[in-house]
Amino acid sequence: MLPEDNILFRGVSQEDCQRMMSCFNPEIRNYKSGSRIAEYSGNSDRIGIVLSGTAVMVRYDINGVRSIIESLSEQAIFGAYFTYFPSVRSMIEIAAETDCEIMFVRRSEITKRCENACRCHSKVVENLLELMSDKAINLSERIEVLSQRTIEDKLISCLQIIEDKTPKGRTPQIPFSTTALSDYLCVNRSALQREITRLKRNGTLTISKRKFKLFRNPEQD
Amino acid sequence: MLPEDNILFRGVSQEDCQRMMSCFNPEIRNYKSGSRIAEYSGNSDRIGIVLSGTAVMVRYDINGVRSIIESLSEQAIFGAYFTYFPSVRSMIEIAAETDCEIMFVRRSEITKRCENACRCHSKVVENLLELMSDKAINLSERIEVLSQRTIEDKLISCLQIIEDKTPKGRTPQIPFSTTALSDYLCVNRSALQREITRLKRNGTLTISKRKFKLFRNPEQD
DNA sequence: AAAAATCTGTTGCAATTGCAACATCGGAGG
DNA sequence: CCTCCGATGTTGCAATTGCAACAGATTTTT
Repeated sequence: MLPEDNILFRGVSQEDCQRMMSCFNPEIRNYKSGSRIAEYSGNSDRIGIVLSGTAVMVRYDINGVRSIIESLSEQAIFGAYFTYFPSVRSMIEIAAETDCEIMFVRRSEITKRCENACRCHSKVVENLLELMSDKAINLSERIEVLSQRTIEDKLISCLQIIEDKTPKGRTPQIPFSTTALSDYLCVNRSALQREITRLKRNGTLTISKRKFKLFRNPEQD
Repeated sequence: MLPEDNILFRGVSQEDCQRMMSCFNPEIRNYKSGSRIAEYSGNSDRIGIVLSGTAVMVRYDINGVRSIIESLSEQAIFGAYFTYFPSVRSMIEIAAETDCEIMFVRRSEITKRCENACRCHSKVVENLLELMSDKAINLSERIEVLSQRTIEDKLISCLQIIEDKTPKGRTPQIPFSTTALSDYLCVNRSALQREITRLKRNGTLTISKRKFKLFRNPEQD
């Protein structure tokens, strides 16, 4: 993918973009599948953007236990303002899942003003703010879901959020496998399965493959 | 509090700040305790900053059920990039808990460049990004805590995060009452109480008032 | 100082959940 | 076509949790 097509430069014309590129002086590097792209213990100075391939943001806690924080596909952003755990307790690593092409930009290049391209430079700042805002919304939604006390409520809350985001006329669809969904909801897989079965049986929910429909005012079990 | 002392303008000199103020043209308004400061159903164009007093960010879901998302004390920021639920399902309201003084700035004023004060303008953008990043970190930490499966694990994970943030030499302290903590952890209060008592009994934890200490490698119960 | 309201701490019981074990299904690859 | 492997679906049982009710303790109001 061309660097200019990135979400960070959305809304900036091709010419403006290339002018800005010479100003930002971004570094573009390739990584082999399985290799380490970056490693953070504190804050980072650079923003990384996945131009092609897939990477993962992984966390190692103080005991060395590894957990995946986020999957980074094309267009994803990491580093700088996107490193969620600045803690001494853990270390963040970005690792290439497939061969990857990554663009790095220094955060100061984005916030500082330059003589040229002033208008579109503002656009990039707005895009960055928008991206961070989106992240915060996603995190909030996850909290909303996790703050429900029962599996049933977690599931319904999660499905409602998906429903609300689905454009009118389309069928809502779960973006995970059931196993991955239990991971997202932080509950035991078979317990989740049990609840899904129960909700289907009492008519609150229909699911086929990953498409689903929720029915309000369900008959109580 | 003076508008210039706000976290958004941290690191900007008094003079630069006042120059910028005339550029931003912020609106400063006073609100009586209990009154409504703002209301969002979608995105907002303005950033609000609490100069004095306390406000709350409240959410009304589709059934009109009210829940507090965040308490906003002096220096807190809301609106624009800080409205976490853009959903149709719910409405966000900012309400004054005490008499409040609020400053509003248009988001475009911050991202757009002006002829004067260019350097410090960049500083404001950096501050804004930093603030959003901090929010994201807080949200992530909460997710970290909520993703634990048992009350014991939620509690310990929460206390560890507090410990890590406590400067060396100081005693870690829970910033809530036990009741509020159970709210933060999204668990039943008395069940939380039961776990605290258990952990104290088996030597994993000591608490007096809100100060606490965690002991690693606890003897199993 | 008394009264009211709120927070803390405890406990029995019922409901929910995690866990483990197992059966079934469906796709990937030999 | 067969085998392997991971995802799905089911169930019994033990552990955890929510709930309700109650008794101090502490704070705030009158």
